[in-house]
Amino acid sequence: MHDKIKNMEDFASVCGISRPTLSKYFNAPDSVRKSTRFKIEAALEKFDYRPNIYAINQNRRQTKNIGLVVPNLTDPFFAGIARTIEGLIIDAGYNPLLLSSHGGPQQEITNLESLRSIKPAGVLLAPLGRASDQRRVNEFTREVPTVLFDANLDEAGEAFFGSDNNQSIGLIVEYLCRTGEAPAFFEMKNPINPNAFKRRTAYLAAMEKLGREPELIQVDGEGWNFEEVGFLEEGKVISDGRLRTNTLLCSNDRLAIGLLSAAFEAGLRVGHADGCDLRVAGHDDHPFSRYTCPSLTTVSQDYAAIGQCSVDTIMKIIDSNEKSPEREVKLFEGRLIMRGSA
Amino acid sequence: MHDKIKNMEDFASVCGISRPTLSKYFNAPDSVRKSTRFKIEAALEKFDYRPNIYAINQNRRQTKNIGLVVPNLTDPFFAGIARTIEGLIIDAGYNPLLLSSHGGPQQEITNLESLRSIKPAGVLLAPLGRASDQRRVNEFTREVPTVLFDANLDEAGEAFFGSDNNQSIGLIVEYLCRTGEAPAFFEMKNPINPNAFKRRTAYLAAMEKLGREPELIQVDGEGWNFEEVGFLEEGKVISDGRLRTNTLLCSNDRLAIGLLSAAFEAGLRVGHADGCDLRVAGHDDHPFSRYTCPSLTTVSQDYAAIGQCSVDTIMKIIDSNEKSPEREVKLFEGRLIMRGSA
DNA sequence: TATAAAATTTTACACGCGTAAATTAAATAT
DNA sequence: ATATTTAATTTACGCGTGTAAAATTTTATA
Repeated sequence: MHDKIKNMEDFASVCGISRPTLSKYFNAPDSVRKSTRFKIEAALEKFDYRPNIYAINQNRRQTKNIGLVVPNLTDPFFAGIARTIEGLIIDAGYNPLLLSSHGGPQQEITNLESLRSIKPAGVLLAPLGRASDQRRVNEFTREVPTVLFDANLDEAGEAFFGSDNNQSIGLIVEYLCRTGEAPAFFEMKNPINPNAFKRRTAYLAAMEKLGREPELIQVDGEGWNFEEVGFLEEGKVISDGRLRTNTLLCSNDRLAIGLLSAAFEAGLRVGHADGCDLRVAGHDDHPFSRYTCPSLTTVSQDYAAIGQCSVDTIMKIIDSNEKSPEREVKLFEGRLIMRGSA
Repeated sequence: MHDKIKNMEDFASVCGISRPTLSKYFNAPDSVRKSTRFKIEAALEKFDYRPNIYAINQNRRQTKNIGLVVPNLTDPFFAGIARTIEGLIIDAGYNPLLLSSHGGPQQEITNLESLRSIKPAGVLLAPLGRASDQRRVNEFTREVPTVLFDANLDEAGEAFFGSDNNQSIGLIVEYLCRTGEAPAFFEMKNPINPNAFKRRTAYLAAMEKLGREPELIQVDGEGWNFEEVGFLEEGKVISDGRLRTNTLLCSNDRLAIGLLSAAFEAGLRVGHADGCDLRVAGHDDHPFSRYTCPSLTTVSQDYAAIGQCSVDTIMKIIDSNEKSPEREVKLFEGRLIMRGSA
């Protein structure tokens, strides 16, 4: 009775239906007559057959796989984005494959190579940015439909969606200037993370616009241990006494987290209340920024929109099966998150 | 000259070698004669051919895929572990597939189902624990070679490797008792995370052993937003004044992070120095615990060892191609990380 | 009820590789 | 130089599906 179902052929016979029709059903359940669909689904209850995904993908013109590459999954910020986008991909009826570049350009290329062997219908790539091996990323995007998000690369991919750093940095610079001393910009001298340069430039522009003199505090440190860099280097800045202002805007929240820790240990009071020694602000609205001491004033990126837009666009490209004539770029506005630190 | 290489057949002819020999090369480069290997590798330089992974996996007895399922990738603790294990899997010559259960038992089962269709050679599973759909997880582990880590499930999988909560909690309870007041245990009433119950039990045992009276502070709150729970509930605990001790041991670091934030906002001084109101300790050595205010005293788990052991074991099972007669269980000791908070 | 349209079946081929057995060629040992 | 081992080739089949074209059946429309 319950013979082992080894392939679609076997399953077709216990269904009383031809194999091609079954194949059609699995690719689009609604494309077959209702009565036959019920027959199939009844049989699926009784027997546990599932199509061999390798055989399927070998023969389909396109797989249903979508690659999703983020710079660093260990960073909760990217972990959160990845999860959001994963959900959107599944909702679109595709199969997400999540890869992290672990902060390294070599791993980024390795990820793309390994994606290529999976023949994805499309790829959503948040590149490392400046650190990326641009030539090889470009090469990849010419062969596989790719949408970039979070960080832009010159002319790579069919589209880019990210945050408007000019707007978001402008927003918080304006806020800080309006409510206290003008901020200095705290960043790494050689930042590896995406968007760092954009934010520096945005800071300079915002300060100029407000007629304030900018001050860049560019600290040493390599890699992705931003908290550690913020912690160690802020310690030095404090003991040096080289600050001209009592307000620091960090290039990202993780730097600010380390910086807050150093300020705490130095006995500095951080915040905007009377008697505070320092104001600190960040950028990104990191999941933990709500729980720093004091809680971190920052700018949140509209990642619901960025994710949705990225997924919609890659779907459009996949469906239309053609490269769009021009590269679409869309920047989304950030939102000021006022908390205790500034 | 540079005709398109579409398959192994084509590539074999430009190599001047037969297809079966090529196949052998790709499965084990050293299994062919040196001279032919050079011929192949020279051709690989000139032409860009790579074997079709779907055709390969359809015909191999086993794939080279290894599933890696963690409860929640948004938690940096698990993100870090996942990254470590990913590396070990790659070193072993296999292809890791990372999936997150996002804290939900339904997603956990979905992950296992989707892994099954990929026909992995083995799976490394860090289950949700109590929240897991035990019956269905068990069902899966009977069909696919699986090693559990981080959280144990009754009789599921071929082996389990995790931390010795009795040892680690005992360690920090002893430390806290020795250096100040005995700790109360701060946890969620209905914790969803793995190991929570084990740690509660371990706390009670450790206190009894030391002849101290245990105190459980079991707070409300659902889901994985531990920082939020710690923050909100600690606020209540503080305003209630219902603490019998000045020392709190949290079930995990993320609760402690929220708790520290609440204490800070309430103006409490946390630490072991003179004049402090509260001592707080955690468990796990979360990546951010170094940067809380004050830095968090905690216990680190030996995840290098747990990961290595898990990977070694799944490899052994895969190679031997047989289920081992008895289920191996090994617990690793934690290490006390003394910082500012306690 | 006749007709058109849509869904299904039949038949047949293709996909790109693994793998096994028998044969032949090359490398190594005697 | 011969015998022996090892590697490569030839031949042939199988894996489980997609997909196309033509023939047939079912359903919808008039």
